[in-house]
Amino acid sequence: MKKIGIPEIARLANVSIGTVDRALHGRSEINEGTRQRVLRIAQENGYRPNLAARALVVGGPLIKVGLCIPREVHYYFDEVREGVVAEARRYQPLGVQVIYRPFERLGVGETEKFQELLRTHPQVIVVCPGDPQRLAPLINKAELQNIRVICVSSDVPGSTRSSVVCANQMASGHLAAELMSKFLAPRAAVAIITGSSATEDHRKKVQAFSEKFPQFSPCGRVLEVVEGHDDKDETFQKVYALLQRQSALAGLYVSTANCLPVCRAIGALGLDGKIRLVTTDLFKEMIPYFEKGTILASIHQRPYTQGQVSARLAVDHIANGRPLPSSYYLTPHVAMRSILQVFRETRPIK
Amino acid sequence: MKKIGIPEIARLANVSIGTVDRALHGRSEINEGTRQRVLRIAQENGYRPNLAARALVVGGPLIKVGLCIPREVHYYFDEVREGVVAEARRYQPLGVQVIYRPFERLGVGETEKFQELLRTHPQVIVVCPGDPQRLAPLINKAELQNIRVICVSSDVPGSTRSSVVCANQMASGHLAAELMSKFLAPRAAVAIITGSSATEDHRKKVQAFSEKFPQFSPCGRVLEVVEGHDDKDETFQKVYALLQRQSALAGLYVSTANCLPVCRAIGALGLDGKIRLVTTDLFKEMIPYFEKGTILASIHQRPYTQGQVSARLAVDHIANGRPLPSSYYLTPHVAMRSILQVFRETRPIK
DNA sequence: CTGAAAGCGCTAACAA
DNA sequence: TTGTTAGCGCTTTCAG
Repeated sequence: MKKIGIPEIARLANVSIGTVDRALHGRSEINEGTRQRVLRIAQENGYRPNLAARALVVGGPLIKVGLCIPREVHYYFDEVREGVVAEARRYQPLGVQVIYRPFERLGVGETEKFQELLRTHPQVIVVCPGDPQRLAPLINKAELQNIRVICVSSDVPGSTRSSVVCANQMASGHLAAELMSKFLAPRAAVAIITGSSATEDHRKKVQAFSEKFPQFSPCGRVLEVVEGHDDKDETFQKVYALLQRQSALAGLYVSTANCLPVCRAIGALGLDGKIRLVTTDLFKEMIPYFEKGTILASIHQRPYTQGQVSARLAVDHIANGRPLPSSYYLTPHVAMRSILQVFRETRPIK
Repeated sequence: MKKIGIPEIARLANVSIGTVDRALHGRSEINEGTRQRVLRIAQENGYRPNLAARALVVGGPLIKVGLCIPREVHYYFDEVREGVVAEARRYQPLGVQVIYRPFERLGVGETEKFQELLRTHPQVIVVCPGDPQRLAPLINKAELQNIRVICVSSDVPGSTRSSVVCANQMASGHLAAELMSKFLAPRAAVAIITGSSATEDHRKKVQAFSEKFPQFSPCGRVLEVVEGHDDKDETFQKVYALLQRQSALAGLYVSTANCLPVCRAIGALGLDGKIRLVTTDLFKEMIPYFEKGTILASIHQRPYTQGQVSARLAVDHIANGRPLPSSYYLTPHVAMRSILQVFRETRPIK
């Protein structure tokens, strides 16, 4: 199929290019019959707008991408933001612009910022949802207004969001389980430290780990699942108690990024290197624990890449008409002591 | 700094836009003094060409990327090619076109194809070098003609190539060593199976592994390094003999993708699951060996991503003026049985 | 050697 | 409701 432009469509439909433009853009000042005819002809000839020409005439931002992510926890969401922004910058010649409306913390201020964003009429909104309940109706509203919503890192199950980009939680849990089983002797007992089983993300990883560990480790058992609610002190206390209570414990899997209190509890009891510890994600403060041998491996969920992929999907959809996949799962990385320096998170300047 | 265009430069330099165009493009029909003046003004005002406008007027391909990779071994290079092509396709609106000149096999026909490519005058050539010696002068010639050369998967050390995109071989070797050490009891003995120590890529991984394994595994030793020269039969024979000779052997690291003969040798001696096997890369034929427990883990060098990154770098450089990094190393992935299905290589349709 | 002008495909403003 | 036209920044052609 030959590439076809507005002038050609105009000729085929026996109308002016102005009319074609109106039909194509769904503007109101046009006869419905004409519109149908023009649209049909465009369709039949596989019309794709010439973005170069459009960008040229519009001059300003052609594609606006709204970005609504929390500031806290920095080590994670800074990465996501960086990924989105860096990727979007690459499309500047195509007229892509990011409108950034950060909110304080997961669940705090996100609905307000999301609504602000809505008013700027972007074509896409990329959001890290913290409070799915309250966000769902807003997302639905956006989609109705023909604004595509891409969720990053976490999903909003009840909503009509176009897409979700996140780590493959199942794979993360499975991989953690398989690694752990190889690190331990058979019939070993382990425990899981998680945030809250109310969180979809955490629950999935716990479930995946619990399911696979006994399969991989002959007679291996998951003794307990401890919920630290991502609170420093609570986690420390509970893990400390756990380690005293369960003397047979050989390994711990931390399914949330909040692993520092766990490391400290292990250290306080002098168990560094004795308890096999597999964690989640990666940030600077973890490095000493890798070096001491407290953490054996960490399943890295690649927040930067998540951001990058979100931006790619957004631009690809708007600019090239690619359909948005309803979900995009990233392969988890394994971070270990010997390769820490290859991860962006461990580098001094970002 | 405001964005500035050719008309504005023309005004500032008191010449016509035609003259500015001539100056900017280094065409010959222009007074050297005028050229300098125009160039200076453009420089001072941070002129960046408007690609949308350029793409519009040129119509045809604006950016031509030459692609010169072997057909064999399919499972690897098909991935690389797919990555380049898929990524380049995303820039069609910018007028990016891939000129594909495959050659038979590493070292066979690559110089011819490279020269063919040279004659099409692309802005960038992406090449998987197989015969660095003979390719080096051609690469240098290309760079002199202002054609940027990006090497993928393997480098050409003596050349002036602009960039190399490959797996982080050091990290691959280190990671393999660390994983292996955790899979084994202390004081274990292992061996390395490689292709040829003449190949830069193989040598680096062998070196990295050999260096780190004793550090991670108390009293661990690398008993032998076996070169299979990526030949099926030779590898099988040598590994078979090795396993019979070294009864103390607890683990094997295969630093080349050619792991199937190793698996077969292990199977022939009934050692599946007894010998801890860490391999390199991933393709369909490996799946049964994961399932049987012959292969414990594989360090995946992500050929698809390598291709993708190459194309990105190329387009970013030409379109956005980003400097090409002299090297770009990818973080190796760890493939294990429980997460095989997340890798593209294991999926039925590509 | 340099300038003037046409036109790429599209949008938007104005005219009919 | 529809048609006409200017012009976005650039390349290219033709005339000086």
